[in-house]
Amino acid sequence: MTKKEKLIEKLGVHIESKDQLAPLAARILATLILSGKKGSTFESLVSELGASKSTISTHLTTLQAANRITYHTKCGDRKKYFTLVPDAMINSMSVMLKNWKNESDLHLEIMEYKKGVNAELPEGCTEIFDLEFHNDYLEFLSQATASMEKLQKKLTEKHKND
Amino acid sequence: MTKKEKLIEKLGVHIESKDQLAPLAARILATLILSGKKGSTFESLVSELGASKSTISTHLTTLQAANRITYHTKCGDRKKYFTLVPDAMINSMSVMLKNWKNESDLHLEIMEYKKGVNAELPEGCTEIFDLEFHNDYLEFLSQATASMEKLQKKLTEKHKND
DNA sequence: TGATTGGTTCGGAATATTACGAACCAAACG
DNA sequence: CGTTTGGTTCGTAATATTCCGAACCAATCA
Repeated sequence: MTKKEKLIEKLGVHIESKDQLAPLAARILATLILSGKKGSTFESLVSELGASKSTISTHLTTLQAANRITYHTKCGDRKKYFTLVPDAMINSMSVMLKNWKNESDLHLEIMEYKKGVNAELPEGCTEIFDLEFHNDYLEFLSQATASMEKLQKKLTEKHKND
Repeated sequence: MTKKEKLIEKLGVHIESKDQLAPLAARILATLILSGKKGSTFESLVSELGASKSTISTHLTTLQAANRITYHTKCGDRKKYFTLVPDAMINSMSVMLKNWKNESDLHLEIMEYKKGVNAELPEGCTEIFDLEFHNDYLEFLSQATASMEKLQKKLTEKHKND
């Protein structure tokens, strides 16, 4: 196993669980990350990943449909050169942000629910729910979100000037 | 569908994808979140979630094995009252931190690899890789990590005084 | 025009996941 | 002791995931 292959494997495992993708789809993304702007051809993916043409083909189409990869061509060359979409990182940050937003909303809803239950408890009865940590966690989420939005903005600016 | 059932469903979906759990395992956690310190019994989980005894039983054991839930008993009562482990949130933050650490390491490794490839390129050739954004992202990860560690510490302190 | 290149499509096969029911068991109850 | 309560175990059905091979197709080459 070459250095590159090992790194693809590690990256693949990570992407697979982070993005909930099929093993081979994740390996394709990992490969494209490591092949940069020049991209990888269909053929090279087949041989590098040791998978069948059909498998690579279907994963390539679904990854394109999911707006994670694209391709360019060279004149006098019928091959497609696949690369990550240029705003891959920015997109992935968007989904992180969406998840955090969702999580915040859930915490708020849970707090509402818990407050309602606590309120209906008979006097003197110990409360069933501890609400404080929700506020702490919401505070964290808002910090993390701010930090991520800042970075996203920075990258977007940079990206416009390409 | 009651308010509670709807919330369990929403929470369940979220937990399922966030923690990569089986649907019913996630619903169990969601239910326990909403039942607080008093907990839920085996029986109530079976009826509330509309699942079979066997399914609930196996998921309860795996969730205990994964250190996500525990139970307490009341004297003169053979039933087990299941609850989230008291440090559930702190634990989940630990796994987030571990993931971010892993991600940082991967970015560093990728940068090393890319630098190596760029260096071997013939003079005057445009570089294949853009390295700058890795640094930006690493910066973000370190901020997010700091923020999370701070919160974790805060909750740990609070938790010791219970 | 026939063969080669660069892929796509379709019908499974292999495997993994998820939940179920029936049978079982141990403790307590009467 | 027999029965009820509170659960566990095991075999398996239903379904989903993941990948493969064979057949196919369209563009280019010789």
